[in-house]
Amino acid sequence: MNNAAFKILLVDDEPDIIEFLGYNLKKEGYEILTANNGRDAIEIAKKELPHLIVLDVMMPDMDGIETCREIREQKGLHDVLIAFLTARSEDYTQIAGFEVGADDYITKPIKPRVFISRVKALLRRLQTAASTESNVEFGEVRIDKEKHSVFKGETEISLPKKEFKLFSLLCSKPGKVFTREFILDQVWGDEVVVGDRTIDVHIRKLREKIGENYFKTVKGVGYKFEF
Amino acid sequence: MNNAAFKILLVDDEPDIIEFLGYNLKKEGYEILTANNGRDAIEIAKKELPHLIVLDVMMPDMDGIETCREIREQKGLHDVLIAFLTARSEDYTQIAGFEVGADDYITKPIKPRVFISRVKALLRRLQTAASTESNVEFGEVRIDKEKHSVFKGETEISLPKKEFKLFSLLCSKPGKVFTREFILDQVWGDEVVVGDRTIDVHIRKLREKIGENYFKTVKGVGYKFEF
DNA sequence: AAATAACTTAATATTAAGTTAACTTTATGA
DNA sequence: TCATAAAGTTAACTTAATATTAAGTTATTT
Repeated sequence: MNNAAFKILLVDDEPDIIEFLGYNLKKEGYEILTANNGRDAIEIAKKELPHLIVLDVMMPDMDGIETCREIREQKGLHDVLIAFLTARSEDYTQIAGFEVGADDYITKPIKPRVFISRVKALLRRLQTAASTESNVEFGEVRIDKEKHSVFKGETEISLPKKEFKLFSLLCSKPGKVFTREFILDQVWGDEVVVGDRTIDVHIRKLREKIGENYFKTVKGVGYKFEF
Repeated sequence: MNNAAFKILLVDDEPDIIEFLGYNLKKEGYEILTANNGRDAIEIAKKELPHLIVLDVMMPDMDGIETCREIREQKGLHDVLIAFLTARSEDYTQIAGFEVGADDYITKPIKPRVFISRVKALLRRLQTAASTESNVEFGEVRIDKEKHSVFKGETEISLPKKEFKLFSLLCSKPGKVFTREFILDQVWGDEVVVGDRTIDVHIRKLREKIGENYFKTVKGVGYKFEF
């Protein structure tokens, strides 16, 4: 998927900002849609289903937070990526934007470089499927990506980085057997070389923390998560 | 707002389930409405505007997903909280339920404790979501934006700029882990380059002033505020 | 301009995460 | 069923990340 395949909707009441951002994004090959108020933004979003919406927080009539809330209510836009634009001087009061489901928060004044890289980072999420939704549940086990922890019933189990990665990987397809080779590649990366028993030890930790019978060993092949 | 102020609509074709859930929720003080099919559920929801609707996915005639979709189309019910009930054995392909705007997904068999705590967590959203404007409160901690200070019970704690910003950011979504990168970006901005330990020191100050256990470190990831 | 407070940094300590090593147990197929 | 390769286990070790403290800067206030 190259950039041309990505649609980005820019929403701001100041045409200058729109033009500035639009220019920079177009240069990168993105398809740009624009709106100068919340109402229009919602209409366009419904029709066009963009991949990312960049919303100015401060807008007359209907502000970014409210617009975001309404967008999130639309069918098909439940987990569209939304980034807020805000002036640095503005107080953080509005960061409450996270409550309505902001994916990122970009502060003005905007530097093209920084902006582009933030946009890229956001869109990268789409590539790695399902990484957007923060809550997945299997039986009484629930993963909360945002909290970086796992709930077993009502108890929260906070997992360290590697364990969380390993667990997420196994959960990404319950029942599927992941080979040791694949696990190493995904969780540790191909440049790092770790010993043979390292995976075992991490599996041990997960079994300890989450439960013995969730992780099944398939000898000679690998591990799988079952519930 | 105590529990009595919350209305919960339970929808399931099995009267046993309704009774079981209703009994447990009533014990907690919630006001309970019930329906045994999707059609009725929609009618009751329109009239009563409950705060939360618990919907069984598997129902004859009109299933939970469809019911949810129609509920979401009603005026005034755009952001009513909806939780699905599903049997564990059912394939989790239905996580598609999230697409129609489910807020949570609860699996049977249902354990009262777990169920209650999930309901509470959902309803807590209403509390926090509404308080965007001026003052936010978490447990015994209250942020007063105008005064630029934090109240812990009766005592006022006046925070300097950076500390206040950092605190506001973390509080903007309790439980969410904020990465160091993101914190730097939001609190310091992308032009200022400050050392890595600076964040630690500010966290230290907050822990000193507000309380050790409000701020949790997620090693290798970042920090989060919890209450 | 002092005085005070806010903020950053640097140096060191502490801690938890991650890895390895050494040994034990288990599954499987000849 | 026995040999053996694969996986399990535990504790010791190593390393990376964060905590802490104090000292050094830079702002603010009076």
